[in-house]
Amino acid sequence: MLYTVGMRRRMSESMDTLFRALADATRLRLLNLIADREICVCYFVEILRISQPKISRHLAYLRRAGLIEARREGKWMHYRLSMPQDRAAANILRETLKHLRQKPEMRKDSSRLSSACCAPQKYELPQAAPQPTLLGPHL
Amino acid sequence: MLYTVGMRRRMSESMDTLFRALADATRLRLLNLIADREICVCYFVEILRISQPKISRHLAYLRRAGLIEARREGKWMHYRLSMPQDRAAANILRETLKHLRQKPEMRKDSSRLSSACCAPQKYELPQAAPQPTLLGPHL
DNA sequence: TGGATATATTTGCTTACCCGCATACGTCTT
DNA sequence: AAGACGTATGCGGGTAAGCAAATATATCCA
Repeated sequence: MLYTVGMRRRMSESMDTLFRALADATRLRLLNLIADREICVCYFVEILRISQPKISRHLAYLRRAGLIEARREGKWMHYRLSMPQDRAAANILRETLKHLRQKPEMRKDSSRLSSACCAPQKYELPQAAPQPTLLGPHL
Repeated sequence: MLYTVGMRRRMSESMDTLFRALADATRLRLLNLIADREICVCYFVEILRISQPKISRHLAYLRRAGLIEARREGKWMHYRLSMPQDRAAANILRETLKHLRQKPEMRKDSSRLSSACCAPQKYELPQAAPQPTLLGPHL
């Protein structure tokens, strides 16, 4: 297989690309929530209490960085984690997610999400918002 | 011990501070070279073939982020790694350094440095530039 | 004291983000 | 076709950070 210039660039730049994607508190919160599930945008907005355009922007950023993927289903966009090809980047992302899970602020987000899944009435989610689906842990 | 607001902020922001510091190719090259030695600025300039002001600025950045420390000895400034207090940040930094060491570009830098230490005549180092001193590995 | 050397900082400019607000797009319903 | 709804993007403004070039600081030596 031939490598294009673009691919070589992407490969050797994978580390700083990864780190730039991780260098924002909002994106870390998003990654923590998305870590082991497929979930749609409306949950992020309600759980993190952050404006929809802002959520959308950061999701787009993460997507460009190759850390997440999206799937459309009717009106809903479902996002899920996408492990980088680069082994080093993948390991660092896993390590990061592991540490995030231990941080109190992140645990708070996570349990708010659990709560919203069990008792959606208590949250301002769209009616018929599709439940997040758990995926195998990316560890 | 009481935590001040500032400290709590610093603690919970330690992750994105770390990531911002790592989100630059030049700084990653510097960290790779500095990983297990104390070394002075002139080596960075000659080994990486990057301008002295640029090297200095990135070292200052890493210092502000708490990833390196400096020591003056006459005209020479010696830099060495400084593991972050935050456990998560420290682990991620260690993991990063481990992976950097495997990247071809980084290995190239490292071997250029070894070569410069063995055969300084072949490089444009200041006369009497102090040899880098190896420290225990930070793994 | 004055010059040479190693390193740091200022200056001026450019690009990359971050944000809020408004608006556009895509899909479903009626 | 027309809303309604979930999501994405354009715009304008602010701040951080990148760079090169020039200059300042600190130390040593003569």
